[in-house]
Amino acid sequence: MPKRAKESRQAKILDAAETAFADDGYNGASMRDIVRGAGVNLATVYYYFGSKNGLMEAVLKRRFGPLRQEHLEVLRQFEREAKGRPVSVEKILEAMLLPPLRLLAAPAAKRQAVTRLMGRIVTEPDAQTQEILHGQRSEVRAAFLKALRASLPKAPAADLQWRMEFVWGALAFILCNPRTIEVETHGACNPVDASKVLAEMVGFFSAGFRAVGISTLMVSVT
Amino acid sequence: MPKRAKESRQAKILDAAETAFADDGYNGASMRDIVRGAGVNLATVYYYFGSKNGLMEAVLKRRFGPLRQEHLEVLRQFEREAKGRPVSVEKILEAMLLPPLRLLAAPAAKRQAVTRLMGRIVTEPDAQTQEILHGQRSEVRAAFLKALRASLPKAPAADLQWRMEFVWGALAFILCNPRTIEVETHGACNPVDASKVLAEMVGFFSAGFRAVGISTLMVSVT
DNA sequence: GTCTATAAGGAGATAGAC
DNA sequence: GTCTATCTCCTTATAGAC
Repeated sequence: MPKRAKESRQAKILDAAETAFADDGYNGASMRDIVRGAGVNLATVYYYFGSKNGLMEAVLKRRFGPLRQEHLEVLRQFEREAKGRPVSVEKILEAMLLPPLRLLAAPAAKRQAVTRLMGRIVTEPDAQTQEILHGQRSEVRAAFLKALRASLPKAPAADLQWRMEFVWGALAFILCNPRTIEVETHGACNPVDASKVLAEMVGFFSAGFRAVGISTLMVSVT
Repeated sequence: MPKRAKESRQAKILDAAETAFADDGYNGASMRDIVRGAGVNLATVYYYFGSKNGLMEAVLKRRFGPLRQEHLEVLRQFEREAKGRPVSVEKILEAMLLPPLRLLAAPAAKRQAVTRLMGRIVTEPDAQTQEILHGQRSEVRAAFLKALRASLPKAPAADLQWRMEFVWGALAFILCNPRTIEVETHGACNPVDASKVLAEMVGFFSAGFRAVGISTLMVSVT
C-alpha cells in the first residue's frame, strides 16, 4: 500500500472527526458517525488512533500546532518590521486575530468545522481537552502579553491581561457560531468576511487598549 | 404531600442537572449522574420533566428568564435616570454586564455551575438549545442596540452591532471558564471579583465604542 | 493493514406495582 | 407521586480471520 494512500486515509478520518466534534461536541459525536463520514471501517480508526480520545487529540494537534506557529511567526515578523521599537497595539491585535480569522476564509466545506471546533474547544471545560491545549496557549499568551507590555509600558500588567482575555473571548465567540451572529444581527454582520471582522476588532480593541488606566470606575455589585 | 416538598424536589433535580450540564455538557451528562446528584429516583425526573430535553429546557428557563428580565429592568432604570437624554455608553455596558456578572458573586456552591452553564450554552451550536434562547436573546439584543444607537448617533449601525457581539463574546468567555483565566494569567486576573471584572470591561469597551468610526483600517486576509 | 463479529456496558425511556 | 425492574438501542473497544 503506497504511503500517499495511508495518509489520505488518516486525513479523511481526521476531517470527518473534526466535523463531527464541531457539530456535536466530543461526547455527542460517536465513532460510528465519524467512520460513516470518512467512509472507512470502524476498526480502522482504532488501528490508527487507538481510542476516541486519541482521535480527538490528533484532530486538535493538526490544527492548533500550525496555528500556534503562525501566531508566533506573524508576531515576530511585525517585531522585525518595527526595528527595535515596540510594535503598535494595532499590529499586535492583527497578529492575534489574523491567523484564526484566516480560517474563516478557508474553503467553505472545511471552514465551518475548523472554526467551530476552535471556538468550541476554548469554552469546553473538559479537563483532558484543556490539558492538550494548555502548553500551546501559555506560550502564545506569554508572547502577546510581552509585546503588549512593551507597547503600553504605562499600563498595569493586570489590566493588560484582563483585556487580552476579553479579546480571546470575543474571538472564540465569532469563530464558534458565525451563523448565530448573522441571524441575530439580521445580516448586518457577516462573519465570513474576515478582513471586515479583523478591521472591526482591531479598531474596537485598540481604542480600548490605548485607554487603559484612564478611567477606573468602581461599581458595587450587589 | 405538601407543595413545599414538591418544589424542593424539583429544585434539587434542577440544581443537580445544572451542575451536570455545566460540567459535562448536554450529551456528556447522563440522567443517572443527575439523579445521583439530586438524591432522587430516575423515574422521578421523567415524571416531572418528561425527557432529558425537557429537563434541559427547564434548567435554562429557570436561569435565563429572570436574567432577561433583569437585563431589561436595569436598562430601563438607567433610561429613567437619564431623564430623556441618551444613556451613556458606560451605563449601557453596565446594564449589559452586571446581571450576568452578579451570578459570579452568588454563593460558591451554585456560582460555578450557573455561570459555566451560561457561558457554555452561548457557544453550544446545538439547534434545540439555541432555539430555546433565541427569543430571549433577540429581545435583549434589540433593547441594547437601540440604546447604543441613541447614545452614539453618528456611529454606523453595523459597527455597533459588531462591537456588541464582541462584548457578548468576551462575557461568555469569562463566565464559561473563570478557572482557566485564573490559571493562564498566573492569578493576575481573578474572575470571581465581579466588580473588578465589571470595571475592567466597562473601561475597555466604552473606549472602544467611543472610538467607533475613527479609524477604519483595511488589511488583506490572504 | 483491513475487515467481520461481538463483547461489555451505559444510555434514555417506560411499564406497572404500590 | 414514587419506586423497581426492565426494554431497547447505541456506545466504545477488541479479538481474530484474512
